[in-house]
Amino acid sequence: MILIDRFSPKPVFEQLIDSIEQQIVLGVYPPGTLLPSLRELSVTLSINPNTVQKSYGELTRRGVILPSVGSGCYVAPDAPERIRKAAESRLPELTRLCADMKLRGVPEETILEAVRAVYGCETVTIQKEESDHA
Amino acid sequence: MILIDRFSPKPVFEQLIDSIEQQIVLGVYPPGTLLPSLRELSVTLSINPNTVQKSYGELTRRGVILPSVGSGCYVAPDAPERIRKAAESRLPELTRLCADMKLRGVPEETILEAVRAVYGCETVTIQKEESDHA
Amino acid sequence: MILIDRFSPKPVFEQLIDSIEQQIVLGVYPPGTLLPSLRELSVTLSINPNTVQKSYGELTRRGVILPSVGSGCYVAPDAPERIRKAAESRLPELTRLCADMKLRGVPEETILEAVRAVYGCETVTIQKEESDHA
Amino acid sequence: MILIDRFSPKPVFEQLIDSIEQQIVLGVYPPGTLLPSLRELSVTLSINPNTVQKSYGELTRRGVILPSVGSGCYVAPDAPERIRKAAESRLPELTRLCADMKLRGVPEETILEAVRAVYGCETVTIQKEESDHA
DNA sequence: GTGGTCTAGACCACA
DNA sequence: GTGGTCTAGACCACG
Repeated sequence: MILIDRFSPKPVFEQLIDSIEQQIVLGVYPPGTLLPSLRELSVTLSINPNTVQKSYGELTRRGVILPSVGSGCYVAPDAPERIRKAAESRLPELTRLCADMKLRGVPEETILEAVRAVYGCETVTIQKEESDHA
Repeated sequence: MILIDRFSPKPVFEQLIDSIEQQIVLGVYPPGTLLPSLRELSVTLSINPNTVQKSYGELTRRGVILPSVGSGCYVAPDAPERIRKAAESRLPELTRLCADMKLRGVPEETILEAVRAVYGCETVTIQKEESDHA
Repeated sequence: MILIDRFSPKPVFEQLIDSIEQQIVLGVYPPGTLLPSLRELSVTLSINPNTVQKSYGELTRRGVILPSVGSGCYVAPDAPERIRKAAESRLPELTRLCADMKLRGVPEETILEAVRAVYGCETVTIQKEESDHA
Repeated sequence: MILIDRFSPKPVFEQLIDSIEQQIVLGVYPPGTLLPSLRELSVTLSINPNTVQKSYGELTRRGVILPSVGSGCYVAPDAPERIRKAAESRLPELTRLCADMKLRGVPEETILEAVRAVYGCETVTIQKEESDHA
């Protein structure tokens, strides 16, 4: 299920990108899956079709999804790998946040601890690989 | 020293807030200090007085500085604590970001390394990293 | 209906905040309502868009309205409660004022009468009393 | 003892007026008393002499104090009465505050209760009249 | 179209 | 001189 918060500081089109990538990584949309159509998504999420188009366009540019004229978009075979690379490009975002906290006197260990806590707890990481031991 | 990067994606008024809070945390502007006046800052930084006013207004709202019409703005007695606490309250933000990256397959060490890099380098370098020149 | 008195000693942006919060409390703008856009309000009230923005910004900070770039500002679900609580937190202000007047020999009944006058008359009359035309 | 808060939203010269009137009403400065000189007050309170002058000027205008060229200002014989009248002229201030609270949904009884509480408790109301039963 | 930021220049009361 | 408010007009990314 995809949820959009129109009042989030994060733009809707970015939220949609994140959500779709998340569904792919979680295995809900495994490679080869046909994604919902523009109109379907815009209706179910109550957002502007142009916004969905913007998200699909960016996902296409990243090679995460493959548009097929007339029949929608499909999840690329190497989507998980491309998603990981895209995620690493978000490091500057994290760097900026940490810099903000550092200059305000937050100790390094506080942040490292928070990061380790995230990676420490085994959350729902049902990778596609885990379920394709065929 | 306060520096503004006009090409940073971060709004000027936020950069100014960051700089002033950093000077306070570093002890360059200890509690009780009289800050530069709106007009003085606007001239030395070559930005509009209204922009400085916006920053000062936000700092006032946060209880970091105390304005006194006719005599100037002073650093609040408990400014450093307020700044640090406000920064620590942003930890969930960082946690969410890390969770997103973990889910997408970014290894823990990549993130820890980025954090250490932020804390390892000197302030001037941080200033550079804050600006993407996107 | 929102009215601005250019000759009131109260700043325009505060008058606008008052008016909007009142409309929310009165139920004219129930939670979820889409507020007039910045430009629309600035035109109908003949005030500068920046001034409206300042009011909207403050209401956003108070959690009374939720802005969504590209679609407008909406009244928050818990707006009425937030507004009332914020107002009640100003009681000490009133207490101090009354203590001052008591100390100077102003009889209790004079004050009670003034309060009853405020609550006795209709909203329109309150609008008039708010402006001193000093 | 007179205390000035330079960070109060209330202007310093008004605080000084209030404080002096309070000292008079409390009997610390009974009618006929020679008030501290401009310079003395400006030094002990660490405020600008012009500000003290402004306060003294307003008190003179109200007839609360009587300037005597070359020898300072004296508390007027009918000072308490004039102070009471001046206090009543502050009713619009109270009216505005109540109007603000009313339009935000604060019930009338909440305010009346607060007022009665102020007048109910017997605070330090050592009127001059009480100590001149000579 | 929307909210948000920035500049330029003006005016006010206060110290 | 100070902080604070307001106007006018411009630009940006988002929907």
